[in-house]
Amino acid sequence: MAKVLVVEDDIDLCVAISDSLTDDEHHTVEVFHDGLDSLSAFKTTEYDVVVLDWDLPGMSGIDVLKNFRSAGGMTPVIMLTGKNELKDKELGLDSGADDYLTKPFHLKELAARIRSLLRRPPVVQSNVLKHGDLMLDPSNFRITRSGDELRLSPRDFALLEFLMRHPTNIFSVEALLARVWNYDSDATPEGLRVAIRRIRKVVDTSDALDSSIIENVARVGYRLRPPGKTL
Amino acid sequence: MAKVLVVEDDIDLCVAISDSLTDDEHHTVEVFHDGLDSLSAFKTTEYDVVVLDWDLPGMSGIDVLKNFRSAGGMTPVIMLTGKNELKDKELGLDSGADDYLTKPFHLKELAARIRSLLRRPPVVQSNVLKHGDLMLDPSNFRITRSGDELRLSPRDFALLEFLMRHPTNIFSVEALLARVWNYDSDATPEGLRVAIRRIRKVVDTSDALDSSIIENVARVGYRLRPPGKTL
DNA sequence: CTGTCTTGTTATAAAGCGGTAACAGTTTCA
DNA sequence: TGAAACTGTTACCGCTTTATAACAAGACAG
Repeated sequence: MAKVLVVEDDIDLCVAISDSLTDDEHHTVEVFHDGLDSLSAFKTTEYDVVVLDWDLPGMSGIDVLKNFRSAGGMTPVIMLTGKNELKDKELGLDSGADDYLTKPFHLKELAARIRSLLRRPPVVQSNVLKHGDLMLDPSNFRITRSGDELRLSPRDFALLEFLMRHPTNIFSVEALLARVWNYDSDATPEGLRVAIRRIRKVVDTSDALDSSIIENVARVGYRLRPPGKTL
Repeated sequence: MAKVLVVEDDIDLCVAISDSLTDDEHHTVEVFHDGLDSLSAFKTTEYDVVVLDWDLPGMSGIDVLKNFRSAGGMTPVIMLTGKNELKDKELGLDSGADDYLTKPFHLKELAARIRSLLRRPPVVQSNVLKHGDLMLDPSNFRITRSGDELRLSPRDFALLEFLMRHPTNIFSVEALLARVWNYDSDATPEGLRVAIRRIRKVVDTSDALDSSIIENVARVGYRLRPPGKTL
């Protein structure tokens, strides 16, 4: 039950693969026949596995793969090819393919190799922001302090995230409204103050303002208080 | 420059592999000729990659592998065998092998496949996805909690499986529709909500939303709730 | 063809985000 | 000193999102 991209110019083989993966393995299959076409799908859509033919019109599979990998793509890829020569296999694997299947092959073997790749846990390259014992994971919308999760609403989260991305800078109210509220016309300083209030309520361990995670610099703006520092 | 275990009873082949990996690839190679002997080394020593022959005296490679995997071993394993039949390949891969190489093979191809395995992040080899006391077996379409089977329809199953494959990530409604539903279908957020509702009805032990297996973050999306955590 | 299972729609209720308004305390500076 | 601006806090509410139940249209097997 995974989302699979198949890039293969042989229509008959395409249909066979697609049917096998759909009916027997219950995967969702998307098909391209042209290397160049596939590259955009490759980059815009998240697949769980990609089955990529070596010989393709438009752009060769190996170039598609190289291009994708150099752009940071991490999706597991199985190369599919008629070439059985050593150099090709090496080249394929070294170009970032995760597996390699030589034509002709059994559909069941392809299915088994896909299962094998699906077992790999997804690579989570989390760029977690840390501030003292506080950890904020922007992509997973998670804030934790020593394992315990704290909850903030999206806007409050965005505000705290912004401050944590620029831990030393001081931002005026206008700057914060502009950058966190994204130039929303009806963003007001009151809204910001209330948002800060909510963040403090959740994140602060003490209710003393002068040890709050968000520090106010009189008449200048707000910034993150350096960890462990009380005014 | 990795630590490689080679288990192979053909002495000549052993030497060839060992020399190739040592001289050309600069790996550290350790060799066993007996399945039973290798199992202890397997379990006591941390290797980066294991090259494991299928036919071995003492204990067959496949049994060594199964034993190792069921004990929680995660080291990448390349199975080596003369058998070229489909059933064997499936069995090998489904028993937890990460790759499969048929004799005769080029030493350079083995080296390339080892390089490929070394590139990928540590693997957890298991067909079943676990989440707390819940186990989901994608290939057998089964969900169980402490032995008792739970029943979900295919689509609901696919949704839960997807979430369990990405247990930490949060997904927007659109992302889930794109990845679990056929993207060209006219899937609607309502359908997704109802599917989630059905999953919760079956899987949750309590009907309190804040301890449901599927957690909603308002205006952000859905994710799996870490086991044993209530908001 | 008929009952069952799947999968979605619709209607309605509930929850919670995100903000406004009001006001109190504090600082700045003429 | 006193007004004005700045900041913190609370209460409250409109609106979007989410939950839930009831129901209906297909799909599918017997």
